[in-house]
Amino acid sequence: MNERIDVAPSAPRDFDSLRAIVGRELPSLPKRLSQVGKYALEHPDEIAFGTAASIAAAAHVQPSTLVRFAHQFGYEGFSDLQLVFRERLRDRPSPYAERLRTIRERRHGARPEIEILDGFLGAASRSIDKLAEGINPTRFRRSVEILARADTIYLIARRRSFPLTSYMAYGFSKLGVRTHLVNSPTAIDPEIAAMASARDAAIAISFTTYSAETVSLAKTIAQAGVPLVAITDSSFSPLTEVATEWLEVAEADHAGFRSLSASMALCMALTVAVASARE
Amino acid sequence: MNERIDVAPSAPRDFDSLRAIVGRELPSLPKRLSQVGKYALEHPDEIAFGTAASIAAAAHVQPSTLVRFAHQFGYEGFSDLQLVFRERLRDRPSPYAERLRTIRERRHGARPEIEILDGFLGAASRSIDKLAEGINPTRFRRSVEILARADTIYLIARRRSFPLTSYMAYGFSKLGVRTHLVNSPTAIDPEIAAMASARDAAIAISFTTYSAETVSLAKTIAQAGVPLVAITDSSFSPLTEVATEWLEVAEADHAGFRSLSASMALCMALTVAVASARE
DNA sequence: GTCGCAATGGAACGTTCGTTCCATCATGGC
DNA sequence: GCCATGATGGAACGAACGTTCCATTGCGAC
Repeated sequence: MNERIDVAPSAPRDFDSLRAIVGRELPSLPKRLSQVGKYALEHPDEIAFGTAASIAAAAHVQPSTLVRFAHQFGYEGFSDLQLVFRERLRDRPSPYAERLRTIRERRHGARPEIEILDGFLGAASRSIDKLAEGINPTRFRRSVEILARADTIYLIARRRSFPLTSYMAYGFSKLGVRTHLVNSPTAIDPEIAAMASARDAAIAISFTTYSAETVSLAKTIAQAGVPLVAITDSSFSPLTEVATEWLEVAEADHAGFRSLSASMALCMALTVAVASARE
Repeated sequence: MNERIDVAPSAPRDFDSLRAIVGRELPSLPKRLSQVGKYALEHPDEIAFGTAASIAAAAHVQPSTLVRFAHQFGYEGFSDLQLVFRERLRDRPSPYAERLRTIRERRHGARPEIEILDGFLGAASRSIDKLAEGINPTRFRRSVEILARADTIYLIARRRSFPLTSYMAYGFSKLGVRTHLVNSPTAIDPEIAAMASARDAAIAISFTTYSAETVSLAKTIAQAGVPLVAITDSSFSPLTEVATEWLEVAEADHAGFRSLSASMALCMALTVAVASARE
């Protein structure tokens, strides 16, 4: 029997555990083994599909080093380690296009209507992807800090962005945070905005094409010294000029129409983060 | 040179094309080859990871049949065909948990705030997954038909669901569809609802815990013979009893809070589908 | 400087792989 | 009923695989 197996009898059987362990031990590993570990973490797909020879060449080591690496972490051999990298790809949920095709094929009453739903679900998925990749954590943290200090949070949005502030108003009210939804049916919004002070804060949301009213209210409120967090879809937005801090979220479109799926997730996250920062 | 290569010089290099061709030719294929084709379409992951011997055993054929199958579609051999199945897994976007971890590791200023955003993005992603899998296309089609016939569409929602109807009202107005957002600040909603006739239609949206007002308005309007499409989160919802047709969308939650990402995509799809069905 | 040990490279091993080839079987035309 | 043709099963092949083993190198302790 091999002594290694006594020392490390149970190698991680799922990719997450393996990555954690490899990442932790990487600095203390011998040169070639850490070279393999680094390559494995950076190119997991290659490990899954390649052969020992091809991977060894790509990582500039000998095939035997791969086996040693596997032994190091308790596996029976390289092939055993490779199984973990393959399982990782197996568990992965299939992309929307594929999943939706399956649904469409399963049910024979497929119609153009469902194509539209497909399109919006795909767009929502892509938007959330993009947000996850593109969000600036520092900006998000600062936005939370600004809003957490506020006495009252003024919510400014029109037209397409209004559902976002109305949901935030609902969420904040549930969480005991005082807000003011600046969307009066009596056209006294500038007067309401004028009530905000430096001890308050405001959230302004607007996407291309930017609502003139939102921009104007945001400017007024910012000039009065009220900290302003803007949520918009590009750094060229007129809101970024006047905002204390701003967050970018770009929704993918389907057939020219944009949903609000990613923005909704961002707004809800902001709402909950602010409320939890206040406690 | 092999004649097959002259006959079918270019085998499909991406999985989608391959699936389309195999699906089309499946019925005209010899018994064992169609057996392989069927297995390949149903277990693409096995083809990607397995060996010719293991796949052959699983599909109850000889390994040589796999090679014949590959030749049939213009591939140089089974290994060549297998590459297409592997590429399919390679292109697949990584799941959110993994992607977000990468982001978190990349930026060292990771804070609890970003964890909350992670959570909501993950929940949004899961919700959209679930909606894509769980949606009933027939119900969706019928809902579109009902609303497409309507003169005016009455939109009923309170509290958490209100952002959805407010967005639909915006979308419908852009698309030239007459709507009435039943959300009056003057508490005359029952009177407004009473104006709806059988030539109109209504959309009622409510999730657990169901808003009493929404349920009551939905009942009134349904009893007046107005076709009613409900959007809710379970078949036990009080709305399903009175609705002409209903759609289910269950949002995943993060820390007890639900975002509206999937519902937003569904509502926008419904809006655009109705408008396009009217033309 | 040299001893000892871990790390490494690379040849050699047996195994398993994908593929080919040929004998056998099934099937439809005449 | 027989023949021709395509489909199928299965043995055999060489190539490529993962693994082992051993000689060599690198490096720190004394």
